[in-house]
Amino acid sequence: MELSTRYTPADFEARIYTDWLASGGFQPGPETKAEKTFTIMIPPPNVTGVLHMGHALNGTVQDIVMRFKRMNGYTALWVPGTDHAGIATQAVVEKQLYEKEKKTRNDLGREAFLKRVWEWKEEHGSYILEQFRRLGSSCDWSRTRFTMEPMLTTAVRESFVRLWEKGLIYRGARLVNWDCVLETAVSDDEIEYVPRKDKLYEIRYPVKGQAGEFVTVATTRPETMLGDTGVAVNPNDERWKHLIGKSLVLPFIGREIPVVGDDQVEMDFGTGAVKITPGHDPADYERGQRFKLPIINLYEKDGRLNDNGGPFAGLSREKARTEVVKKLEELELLGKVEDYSHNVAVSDRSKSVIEPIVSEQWFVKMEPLAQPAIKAVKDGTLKFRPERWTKVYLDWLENVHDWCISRQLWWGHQIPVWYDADDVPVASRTDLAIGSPHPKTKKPIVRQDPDVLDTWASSWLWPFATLGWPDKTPDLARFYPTQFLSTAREIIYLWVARMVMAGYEFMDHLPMEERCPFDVCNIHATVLDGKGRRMSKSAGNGIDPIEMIDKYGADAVRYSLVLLTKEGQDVKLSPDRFEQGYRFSNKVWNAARFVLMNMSGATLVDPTSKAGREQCRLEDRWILSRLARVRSEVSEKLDAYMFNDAAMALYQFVWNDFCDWYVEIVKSRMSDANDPSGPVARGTLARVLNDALALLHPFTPYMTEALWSNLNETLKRKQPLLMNCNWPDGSGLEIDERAESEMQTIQDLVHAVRQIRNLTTAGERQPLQAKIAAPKQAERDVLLAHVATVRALASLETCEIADKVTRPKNSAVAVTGGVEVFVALAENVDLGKLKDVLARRAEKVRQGIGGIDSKLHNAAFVERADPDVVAGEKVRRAELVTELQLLERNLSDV
RNA sequence: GGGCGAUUAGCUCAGUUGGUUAGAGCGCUACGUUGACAUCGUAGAGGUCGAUGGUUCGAGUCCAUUAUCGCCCA
Repeated sequence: MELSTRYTPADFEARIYTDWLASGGFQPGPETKAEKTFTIMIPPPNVTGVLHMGHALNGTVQDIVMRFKRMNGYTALWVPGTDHAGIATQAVVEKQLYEKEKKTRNDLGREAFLKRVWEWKEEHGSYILEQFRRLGSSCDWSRTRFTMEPMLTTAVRESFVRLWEKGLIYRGARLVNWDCVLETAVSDDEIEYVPRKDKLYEIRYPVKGQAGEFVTVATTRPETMLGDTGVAVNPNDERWKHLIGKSLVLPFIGREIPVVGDDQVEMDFGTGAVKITPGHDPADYERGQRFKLPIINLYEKDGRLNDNGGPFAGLSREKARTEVVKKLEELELLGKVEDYSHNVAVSDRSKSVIEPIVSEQWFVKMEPLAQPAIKAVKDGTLKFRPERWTKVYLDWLENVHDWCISRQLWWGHQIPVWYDADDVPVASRTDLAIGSPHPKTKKPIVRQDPDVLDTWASSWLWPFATLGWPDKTPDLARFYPTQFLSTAREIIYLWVARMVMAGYEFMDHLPMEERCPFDVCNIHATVLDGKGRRMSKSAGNGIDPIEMIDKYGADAVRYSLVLLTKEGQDVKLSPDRFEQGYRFSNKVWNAARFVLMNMSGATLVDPTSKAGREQCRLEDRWILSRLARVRSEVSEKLDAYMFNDAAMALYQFVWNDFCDWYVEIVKSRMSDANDPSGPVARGTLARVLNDALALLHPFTPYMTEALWSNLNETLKRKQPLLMNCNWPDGSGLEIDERAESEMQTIQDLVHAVRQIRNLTTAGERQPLQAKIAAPKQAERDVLLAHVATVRALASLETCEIADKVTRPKNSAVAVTGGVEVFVALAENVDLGKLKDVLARRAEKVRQGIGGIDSKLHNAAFVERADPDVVAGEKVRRAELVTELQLLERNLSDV
């Protein structure tokens, strides 16, 4: 197939993805005895989600690992899927229902509404997974999972009942974070704190039976006074301590509330007297418990005040606040009102202010589950990358709170708890029919708990529920535990820590050391916009990965992301940054094009064969040595999950070594069909291209696959898809220090001539005549042997090389190490720029020598430093001195 | 209030356990289209590594203090 002159990804990406699917390479083959498995579970994106840059980066990272492991002979499995995202999905469908039919979920009823959600899921639920395909993700799509599907629902039931039976699940009235817009409880981890400017109000409560005496409290939420059941003061506080034991009369309500002494009250804060609202404040709840104060709930589900609000019943929270303040003022019970900045808890989902309220919820006792998860990182079973996230994980686990797992939603796993007429609950793996006997009380079952479970209560089972647990499936035995998890830092607690807990708790058929769900947890970089802000839908500063793939190609997007992202360091991204990957892809494409154009019909000699080795020229041995280096470096870095280093090494090899030097040098060997060194050069080109494509494949899979098929066609060889080939083993390659050093001499010389050419306006095409003085025999021999190469690369008409040469008239000079280059020029040529460069260079060298001298004159250095370092400095000094002499002599001669 | 990260060229970032002249990409300047690529090539300019103090023969790198920005937790 003819290759276009440019990298045009749209021409082949779709076709290649189809080929990959057809090859079956995304799926692990039948189980074999000696196999090593390598498994990744995708962090299941929200089923309503759309691919963002964080997904794209994380998808790239996972796919690189997958492809690398697959090529290295692992049975590689990458399980894709989505979670049902309770609140988000329900909200999407409710919104649609309202827009299209002006109906609410209550109009439809629970069953009919859930049917609508499922319809929505069937229609739109695979959108984000399709987007992952565009990226090139090599997931096993036949194993795609969804947290609400029957298999995973079974797992959720099983886990719930097990915890229930162990006494780790309890129901209770607790203060929870209430979202008044979504009308559900949310967990601690689903709220965020935003700074806000508010007012701090002082309110005076009359002391009972002591006319004219008041206790003044301060609050940012004056409306909550309606729910006050006490006031606390510090028993050491001279202002208030005489009132302890007395009662206050709550304005509007008339309730008598006690003054209690609590030495935890800060005397310096506010007025020193603290109102206690156990029903609507976490600290007050705890304080109320200690003093056995009643709890009064003020709110309806939507945040309006209920009858406990007395004259304010029916008002919204906001309205109640202004009214309460107004009325207090009228009663002359309002004290100072001051500006006050503080953090307000808002819901992640609805962004509405969280109202702590007491309600009946289900909880999981976390402390016993946390212990093995803590141990896992402490004994090294689980490793975080970058390592610093270990601490974040541990801090959470060591201070873990019980997990509120019930949500007042319809979309989700309905809590598998049934009640009899006396409200005695029981958990069950199977549905209990209404009217059937309660397993314990034998009274008829009257209802199932209406609440659903938190979405995380299904995704924490993801690593094994996706493999069929609680059934002991072959997949579960074969692929659990997994080896690698890559995710975002925000969900270290929400998800990662809970998965580890779940692994230890539920995979109890395995020995302890095999329960941890993954060996390595990679926390990928956070993608920021060009100004360093988080990308978000609301800010509208996101970059759509699919748009970038359309514009630059999936490989370019992947490669750019990896080049820009150093091990979890945040990355500032703007759309034009994808050009780097695009240019690189084009470079690879064209390098391959050059190689292939010179292959067809020609004879190739394998440079690593016995005959080939004898025919190899310096540049052949050199590029094969560079290839040997880059192959082992990329292998090492990928083994260590250091994607950026691996990508950088390949970038430099392909661009700087292969394209800039090797290809340029062998061009002359290609142009003459009778050149005896042609066949081994072609063999070398083919070998380098072959290995480079394979090494690049995990990073840029589409392009390398496309070029691979061209290479196979050109070489008339049968090969599987590159995706299914083996990782290059480096056979026949070795690091050739001598070739590398000799090549360096040539590169330096060519550079020196080019410098003269550029700095003297001698012109790019102008044929020049050079005289080169190379007093060191080793260097001279290399240059003499490769004078043709030097002439070609430096466009020299003649090139005389000797240990000493006479300097031509009107010549420009360049110095590299101990070698001098003289080029005769026309009389009127301006040597100013060249002189400047040489002078700057001389100054640098002088500084270098000065630096070394100050070390060598320092007795302490000579005594204490590593002898190798001292010797190295001496050698270096000699080189610099030689160079400086040449520079100075030639500068004064110009 | 506690913790973490960042601070290196105009911009975005590398810089492994301290040891040659601190690197890359983009941008900038000059020159150049000979058959892989102008999405290119060649050459050049550009940095007292946030600040202060310390450890060391030697600090961008280790320690302490500090400044600025960002993130997380409470």
